[in-house]
Amino acid sequence: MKTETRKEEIIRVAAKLFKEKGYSAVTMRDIAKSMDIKAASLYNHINSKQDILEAIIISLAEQFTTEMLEIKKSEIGAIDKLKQIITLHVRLSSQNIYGMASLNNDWMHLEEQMSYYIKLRSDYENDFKHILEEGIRSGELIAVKPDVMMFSILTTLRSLYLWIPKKEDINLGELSENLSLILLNGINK
Amino acid sequence: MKTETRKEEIIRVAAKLFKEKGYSAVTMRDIAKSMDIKAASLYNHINSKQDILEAIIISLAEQFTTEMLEIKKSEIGAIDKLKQIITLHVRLSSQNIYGMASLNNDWMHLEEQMSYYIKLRSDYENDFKHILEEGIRSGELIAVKPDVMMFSILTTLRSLYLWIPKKEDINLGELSENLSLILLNGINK
DNA sequence: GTCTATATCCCGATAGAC
DNA sequence: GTCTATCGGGATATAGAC
Repeated sequence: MKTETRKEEIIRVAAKLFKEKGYSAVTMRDIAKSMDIKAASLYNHINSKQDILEAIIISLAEQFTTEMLEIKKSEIGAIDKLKQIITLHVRLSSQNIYGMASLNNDWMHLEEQMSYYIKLRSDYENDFKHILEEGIRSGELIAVKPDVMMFSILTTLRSLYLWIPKKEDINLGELSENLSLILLNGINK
Repeated sequence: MKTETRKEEIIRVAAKLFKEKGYSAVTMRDIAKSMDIKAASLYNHINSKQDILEAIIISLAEQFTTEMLEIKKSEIGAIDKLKQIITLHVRLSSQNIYGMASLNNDWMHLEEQMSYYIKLRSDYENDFKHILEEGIRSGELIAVKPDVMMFSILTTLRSLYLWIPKKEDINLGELSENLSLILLNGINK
């Protein structure tokens, strides 16, 4: 296990604070206080508050993009692809709960990197929708509007970060299975 | 149709800005600029920025509480209660898209009213969960953990405000029906 | 690598003229 | 009801000592 650098520590501590109050409400003094140093000392490791936000959001967004590419390439049915997407969200969300909060809620405070982020997200959503459309065409999925389907599934997956920490006893594999069951087959008996 | 007071206009304009950038990132000068007046003039109608946030969030939260009470009292099955909850979220979200954004994302910036808001939300979630538990007991719903069910359905409903404005051509009744189909019966054929 | 001191700017809010 | 002017405080970020 690699030792955490001071820069990585700043990013980790900042992400936790961003989750609680949002990027705009967290000050450099808040971050410094959580590390028991002074705000000015942070600038020996990072260039700006904005840099911290970019580090949190872009790396996470790129992980989703990379893994979606793998799922897209694999030669399996739509249902199986969706199950893999569910597992992907459970895994990345549980690995980086605080970062997921910024990804969801603070992307609009990105500056130079905003348009890059928006492209990554938009590509991801298009890939997701194509999987649904392919599933409808092949008869695997019901013929409801893919927009509504995607919205319903993706907002649930994007909110996982809010919910995983509350259930510390949870088994992540079991969570993925329960979610697949509910999202794919519904709750109606 | 009642004429909008200046105070109501401030709240409406502020809610729109809060949705775009969040409470903390919106300044009184931003709100004033959107109304073509100076920031100081706002204080002739409201006491503080915090008052605006309270007006947006608390009235919406109370609407959900009131309507949940009606649904709870009605003598219908769990599935029908869930359909009514879905319709409730579609209706309130479409009526107040900007307010729903603050309700979801800016409640943590409440001050005096924070604990009251948390109680309203917590009561709502408990009522929701009891409906699911009752549905499992009666055999209407599958026996998956009600926590996971509630999380999945409620996060989708809470995110409707993000999605409704993108589909201006949408029929709200049709949206409610599609959502009921997807959330209750899944997308698997 | 952290500190103190400070520059520069913008925040919410108030006072008082009109 | 809106304005100008301003207060007091806190924001990000830099300079330079240690």
